[in-house]
Amino acid sequence: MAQRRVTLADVAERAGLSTTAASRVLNGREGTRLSEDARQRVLAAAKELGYRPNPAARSLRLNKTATIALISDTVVTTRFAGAMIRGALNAARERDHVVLITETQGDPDIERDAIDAMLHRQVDGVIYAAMSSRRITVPPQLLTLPTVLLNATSNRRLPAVLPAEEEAAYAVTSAVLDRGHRNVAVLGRNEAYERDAHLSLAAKLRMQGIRKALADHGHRLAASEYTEDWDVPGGFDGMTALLRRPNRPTAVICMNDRLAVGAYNAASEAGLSIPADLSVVSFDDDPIAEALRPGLTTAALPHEAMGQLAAELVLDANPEPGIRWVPMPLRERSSVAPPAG
Amino acid sequence: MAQRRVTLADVAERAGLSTTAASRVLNGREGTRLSEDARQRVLAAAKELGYRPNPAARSLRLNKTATIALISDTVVTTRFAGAMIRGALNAARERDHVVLITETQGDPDIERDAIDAMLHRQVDGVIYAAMSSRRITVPPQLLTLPTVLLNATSNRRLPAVLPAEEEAAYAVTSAVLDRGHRNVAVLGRNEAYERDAHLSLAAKLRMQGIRKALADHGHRLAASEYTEDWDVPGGFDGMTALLRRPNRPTAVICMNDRLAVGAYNAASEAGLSIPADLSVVSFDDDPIAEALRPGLTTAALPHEAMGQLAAELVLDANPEPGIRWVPMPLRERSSVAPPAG
DNA sequence: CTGTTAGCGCTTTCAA
DNA sequence: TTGAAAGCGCTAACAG
Repeated sequence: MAQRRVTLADVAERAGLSTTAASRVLNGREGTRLSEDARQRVLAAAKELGYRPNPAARSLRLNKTATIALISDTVVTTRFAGAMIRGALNAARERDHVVLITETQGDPDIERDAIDAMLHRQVDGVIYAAMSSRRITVPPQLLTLPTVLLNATSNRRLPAVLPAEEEAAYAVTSAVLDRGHRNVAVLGRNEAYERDAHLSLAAKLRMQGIRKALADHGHRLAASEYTEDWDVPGGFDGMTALLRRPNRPTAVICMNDRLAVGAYNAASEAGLSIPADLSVVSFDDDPIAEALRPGLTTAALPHEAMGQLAAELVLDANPEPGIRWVPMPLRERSSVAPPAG
Repeated sequence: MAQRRVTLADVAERAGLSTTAASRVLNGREGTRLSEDARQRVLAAAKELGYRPNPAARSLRLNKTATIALISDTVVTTRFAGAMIRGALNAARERDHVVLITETQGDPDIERDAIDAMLHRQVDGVIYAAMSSRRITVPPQLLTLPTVLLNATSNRRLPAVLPAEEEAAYAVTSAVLDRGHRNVAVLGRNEAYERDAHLSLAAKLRMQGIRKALADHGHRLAASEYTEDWDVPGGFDGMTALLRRPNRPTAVICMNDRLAVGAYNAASEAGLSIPADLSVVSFDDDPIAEALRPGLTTAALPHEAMGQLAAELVLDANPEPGIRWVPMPLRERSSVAPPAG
């Protein structure tokens, strides 16, 4: 077992040629023409022997590794992350590359080490990903090799892949407006997020899309409720407050699905039924959205497509800098109905 | 920019020594003793220059790459997967290794290619992971290098890391028995799973733990309900059936959290309140368990610890074959109360 | 205590 | 149309 690896020399010998010739054939070098006969012999020999070039030797020679790095703050750990990784993996495999994954956990020391390690390993490019979409500062070392931002933007002229939040917000809002709702509230307002792109890109873009849809339909926001965090308790408290207001909304746009879960709970506790008494729409398509009863209509974060695109961009010759907005499909389930009465 | 990498030769020159000497110092070779002075000079030079060995050159020479591969069917994509990856990443980083991730998507062709690619890259070891814990057939090529099974067992004598399902089932069951419940049902029985380890390890082990706890407490299972899949609709239908039985249970053990979500829905629809009218316990600690109201008491799949242990085992000199059972912590929330009356 | 030399497997200049 | 030889950066026999 563990038989000796077959090397280029083996292939050459079997083909009755030099390693030079074998190398040229196998790499499809155009400059120098070998006889068709020689070509075939090399190809045959390589096939019979099951030859595969030694990547270490290759990269020592070429300074290339057929490897890309996926560096993220803590992406890997999110429920959404899997899809991003899968997308990147698929794109990489299609181009015969493999993917090295690192997590920096937001720690600058770990990050520096991680990036250094990747650079020393001579990865051919890096995908620098953020868990939640936001504006980041790109470590300068990354500027020396092909880098693509995933779920993030920066001050640098780099390609970046982001979910088309504004467009999605427009669609989500329209879904509710088109059913005849006029008294529409937003749950999860947070000025800090909306103002600071370093905290969140989604908050601002989603609000813009919502406002634009309302304006285009000739309406305005009936109410909006602050929430410190976009989580279940926040949603519960916020929705409870919203329901206590005079003239309570007939539809609520939640800034994400976890808020929506809280909103569901609050509605249920208030004896309101969804969607009969209250329509709910949201963002993310968290796995939870499907498990809710009734199923939650929400705009899905297109993580797999994003991961895929990011990997493709990294492996592109030289991609244009700038943002790629990846569409967020609207998953229509059962949480929207026309307003009562 | 992109200034020339600093090589061992640079360090040696600066230290006024040969590369051999520098190499020996840097690798802490014991056999040959260098003068303390020389040692210090090399160390200093390396530091000043910011020297890091070229991994490609190193692995060409040593057939080692300081890399481990994480090969999984579709682990990467699961909600749980992130934690496994994170655990493995941390353990690897601590030992100055990096990790290559691949997903086979259950496709044998992709799997063969992926494994081949990893072997050719001379990874130092592989973690072979399954999404849901089950018995698998290990591709023979993997037997030529250190391999650890993660969330899986096999017919081979390999180290394997699994959640301590039986122990957890015992704890989960006891949690309900200790509160005084006597009329306890199981939701999610599935003979096919329980019998066939290639489909699921959890089904059988969980049932064993449940039975043992009941026996030890001098009770027996009041009812058990079949479910084709362990998902939300299955849980809903199963629980609905359970509630229609004469002498309905006061507590239900769900085989996983998604079933429990369905059970919650069914209980709510039947006008039953949890935990006053019905106690619910479960397995997995899916993120959803925390979002439910009331919070679901459940035994957590210890994915991060498992990933970490797997990586440690791979990097161990030669780990004993056999199963490592990783404890599943019981997350006690609010879904359990003494039976009514 | 330290250095010379060979060689890991590959690609590429240069020469034939 | 083909091959010899050098060299990527490193480590390890073998000498001294």
